[in-house]
Amino acid sequence: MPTIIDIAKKAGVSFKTVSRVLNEEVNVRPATRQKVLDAVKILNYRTNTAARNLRSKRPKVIALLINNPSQSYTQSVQLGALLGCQKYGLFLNLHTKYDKETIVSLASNAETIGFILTPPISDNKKVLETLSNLRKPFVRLGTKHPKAAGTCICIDDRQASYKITEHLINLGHNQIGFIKGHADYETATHRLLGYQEALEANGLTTNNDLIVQGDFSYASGLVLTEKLLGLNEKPTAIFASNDEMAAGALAAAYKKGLRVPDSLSIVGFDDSPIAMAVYPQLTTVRQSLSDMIEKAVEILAKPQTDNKNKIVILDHALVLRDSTGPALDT
Amino acid sequence: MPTIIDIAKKAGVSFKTVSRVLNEEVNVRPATRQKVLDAVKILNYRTNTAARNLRSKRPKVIALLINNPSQSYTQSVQLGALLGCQKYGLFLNLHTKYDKETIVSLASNAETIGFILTPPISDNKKVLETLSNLRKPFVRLGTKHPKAAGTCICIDDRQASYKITEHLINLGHNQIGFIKGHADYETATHRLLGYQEALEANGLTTNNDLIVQGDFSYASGLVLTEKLLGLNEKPTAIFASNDEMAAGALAAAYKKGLRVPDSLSIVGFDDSPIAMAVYPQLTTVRQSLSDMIEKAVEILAKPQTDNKNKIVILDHALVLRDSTGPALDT
DNA sequence: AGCAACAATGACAACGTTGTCAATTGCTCT
DNA sequence: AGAGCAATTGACAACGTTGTCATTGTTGCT
Repeated sequence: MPTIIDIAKKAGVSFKTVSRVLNEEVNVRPATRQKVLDAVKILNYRTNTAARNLRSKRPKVIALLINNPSQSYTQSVQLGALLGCQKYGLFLNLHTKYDKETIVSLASNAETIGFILTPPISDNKKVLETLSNLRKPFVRLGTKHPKAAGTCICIDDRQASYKITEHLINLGHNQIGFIKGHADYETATHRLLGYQEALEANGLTTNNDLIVQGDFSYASGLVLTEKLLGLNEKPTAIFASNDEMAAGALAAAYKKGLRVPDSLSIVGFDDSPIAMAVYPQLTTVRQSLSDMIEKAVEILAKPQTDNKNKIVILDHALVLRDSTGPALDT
Repeated sequence: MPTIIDIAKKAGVSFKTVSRVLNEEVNVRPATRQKVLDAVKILNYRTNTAARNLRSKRPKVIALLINNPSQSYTQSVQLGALLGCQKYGLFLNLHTKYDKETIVSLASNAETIGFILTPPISDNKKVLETLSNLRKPFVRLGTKHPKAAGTCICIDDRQASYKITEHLINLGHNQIGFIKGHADYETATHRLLGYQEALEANGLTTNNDLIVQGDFSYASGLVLTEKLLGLNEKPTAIFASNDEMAAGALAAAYKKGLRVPDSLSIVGFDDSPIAMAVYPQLTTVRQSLSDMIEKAVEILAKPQTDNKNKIVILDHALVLRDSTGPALDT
């Protein structure tokens, strides 16, 4: 493994200058910087995080605030955070409490770099207010928030929702039920918007009876799908705002004796582990929670880049599996 | 944060001796060791892994072999592994391939401490044979294996299975269907055994029609429960060998118009995230995959303790939720 | 008691990086 | 051109631990 001393020799500078370049410090001549970066590339240098952590007095702890009822969500998030921390030699401090006292005490810890907030905490106004009065940076996960400070990482929920709705429309569905997510989650609103825009763009009328209020739980998916299937003008497809509700919708379909996707198409959102666990496997939107959190860690780990009030939009993808099919001719 | 130098002063020895005690090296007088350990406790010393990793030339990478179709299983395992690695300042090398070439190449990497095998790889005879011919230690996850070398970490599957079966019996069930796990998994066998023993111990006869072969998937749970519910002598309760199949069983119950737990009780195994996602939430057996893997990392991280061919049995717990209830009087 | 052999302990360098401060370079202005 | 100043670069210590090797203590033997 090459060290900064090897790089220094190759670039013809002192190893301290190499250190400066790697840490993106100011006052390095562009030409010097370039020489160093070239050497780094040629020798395939990787920072030794052990040495850095030993010597450096920088804070090393990331506070992750998460309070989500879904275990699988929590796990994905934690996994991504740990992956990021391993990469940058940081430590993770997981917290499920998010009262003012907790946050202030975390922020006043000199070891804390900053915070990562996950939904629904990332949309909590009190928390955002508390944090913006403190000196520590924070990164929010979820949808962009006009008023909120801090960097935000998200996918384009509206567009993703639009696309998956259009997928159903293209299969011939024109009565598409929509199960909203929990009202505390900003993403839920964006997903509804995408659905409505897709209907409109394709000349379908929005029928408010087909839009019901869920809470991201399996149970709500189950109950609300039963309600939707009890309507006079039954939907031939159901768009649940997350995979757990879609799994619940699937159960409701079984209960009514409907075959999926033959008699009812169902789509979810997230591509969480449950999407592949159920039968038939769910058509859904993949967003990589792990990647989002890893990105969040990266942003906090590199303090010099200007992150304040930035919005990072990551990719999503439609995942077509077995829970969607052509609409029945009626 | 105290350092080994502080400890040394307190204990009246050189800091090198402290290092020796902390690393469980030989040739330290018991009295000296004790003085050091006391000082460690008093000052609440924690090893600085950065300094250790910087200076030490010991290997730092744990190779985790995992190839399980269940995403939620994979996530839990990875999470536990990363948690353990963070604790001991190690790096994780995740692998889904487990052919001889891959394993040999990992083992010949000087940075590799050893392997952690997860089911079904941990029960794969070829892999075990390959590994026992190599010099690297390995820890197996899953059930104990009479012939296999290496340390093994598991819960007492047989006893856990016995207890949850008895729970059903105590609720008045005497026709209990059993969905076996995938045949490649040794744990599956143990769970069947516990079920059979519980029936026998409670004076119930084993009815082979009630025992069906699943594969740990939701789909198999769904199909096989439909089959069980189609029998002349229908079961009033179903024991699925994992939570995903139990979720499938739940779907089958819905399909038949049965209410859970009123007309059919269902239990799972693992307490995976899906157990709390479905409705009603599953009665199941909690085994902490994360803890098991963390333990495995610990065993590899502390090379001096003699781990060869040891069996570590961790706790499990019955988790009573809403998918079980008294048997109907018939 | 004296000596060898080995057990137990200590002294000190080294790991690869960042922090501190000093030295050098380049630029602006007279 | 030279002074003055800021920008840039370099020299070297320091972080807390483990590795190497030297030194001291202890035991068993003659």
